[in-house]
Amino acid sequence: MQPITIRSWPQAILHVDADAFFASCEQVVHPELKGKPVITGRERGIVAAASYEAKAKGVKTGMRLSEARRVCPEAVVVPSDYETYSLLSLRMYEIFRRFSPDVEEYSIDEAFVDLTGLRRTFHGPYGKIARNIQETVEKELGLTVSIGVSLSKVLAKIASKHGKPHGLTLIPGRDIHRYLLRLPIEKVWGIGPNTSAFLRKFGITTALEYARKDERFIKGRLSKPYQEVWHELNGRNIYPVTNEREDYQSISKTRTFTPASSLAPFVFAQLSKNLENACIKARRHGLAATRLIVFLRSQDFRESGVELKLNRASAYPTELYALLREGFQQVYRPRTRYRLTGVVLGGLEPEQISQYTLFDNPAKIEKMSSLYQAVDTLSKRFGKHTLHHAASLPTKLQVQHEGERGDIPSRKNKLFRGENERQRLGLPFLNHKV
DNA sequence: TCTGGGGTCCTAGGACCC
DNA sequence: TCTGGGGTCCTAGGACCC
Repeated sequence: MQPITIRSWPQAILHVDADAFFASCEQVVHPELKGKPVITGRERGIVAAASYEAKAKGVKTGMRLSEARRVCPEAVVVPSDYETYSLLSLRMYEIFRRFSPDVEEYSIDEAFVDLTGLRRTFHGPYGKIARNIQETVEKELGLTVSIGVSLSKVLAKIASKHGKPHGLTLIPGRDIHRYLLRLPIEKVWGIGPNTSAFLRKFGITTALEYARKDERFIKGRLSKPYQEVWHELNGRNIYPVTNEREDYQSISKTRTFTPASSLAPFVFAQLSKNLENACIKARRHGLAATRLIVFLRSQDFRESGVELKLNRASAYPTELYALLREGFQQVYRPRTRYRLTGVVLGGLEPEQISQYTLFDNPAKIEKMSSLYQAVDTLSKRFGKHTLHHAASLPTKLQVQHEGERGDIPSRKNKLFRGENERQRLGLPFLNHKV
């Protein structure tokens, strides 16, 4: 078979993927869980992450907890603790940045690092640098990661997945075809079920068949993202490793509730809570929205939504309620049972540059901003959702037994266990109890 | 994979302008 | 009022990702 021809290392892109990240974090912070099957996601009722011990017993991500407990009765099930995961994630990124300034924070547990040109600096081949990164993370944080190095992001992703867990896979140009040969097309990053089904109609079922397809076909029948993936599979680096710190294009909050409800005040209260939470996040990042999307999902998974424009950027619920209500009235249909509400803050811009319009009352706006500063301070000290807008209260009526509950009792356990480990890792203590 | 929550980017087509 | 050509901006919706 013909290899895909490429100069050996025109660029070296590294992809790191932490192994069973959430579950591993739990094992790091609670060493007594090491070697045991651990499942996170207790608050949601489905498996958010499973340790390899649990996976070995057949536990899968997304599985219902009831089923997970059936296949693995000895599993320790804990609620997700995003604060801790985020802190460990920060520590991990800090390590990556010791090796290269070009680090992309792809997600909480995945990163791309551009190693191009660093062999001299580290006195060794790319594989050795990768190994060094892997060992450093393990030694300092007690987490294992899988690493892939290749010529492009898409190939680096394929490489890191190849050796999971704790893998280290290099795919130089001359070996690309070996890794693509048996890789189903839908496993390629960026190619989902829809495109796979389309490609299948043309007899393309593997990544290699796709990579080998002639350019005329690719350009003629597929849109830009798929053309880019095609180049990347052929070892041509299209996607840059971007340093950009997180600046959100949008912030959304959704909530699913069971049983579904057709009660207008209840459904609206859910939305109102979504809005409050989204605004808290926006303010935390110093952002204000210029658009508001309101949407509902009915029991049969049909979605309806509207996008509304703000005449001035804002991240304050009280300013947005009128709009929220307007949106709600546009999408809500009586006697329809809804299972999910959602809000998206879009058109985000930095808070400061929001201009007053002609009709705004600056004094009122100032007041609002100091009110919400107080709200944010309280939330920070006592946990989110300490204060609510009155419109959000009806959520308590029906679903008090749902989601909300997990936070406090579970937090209590964490206060007493694992603090030594937290200290060793330099993680701050968890919030005080309310 | 029967459905949790949070994101990004691209494209087609309409509105509007010259 | 119709016809032609061309540009920009915006929006809805699709597809995909972790």
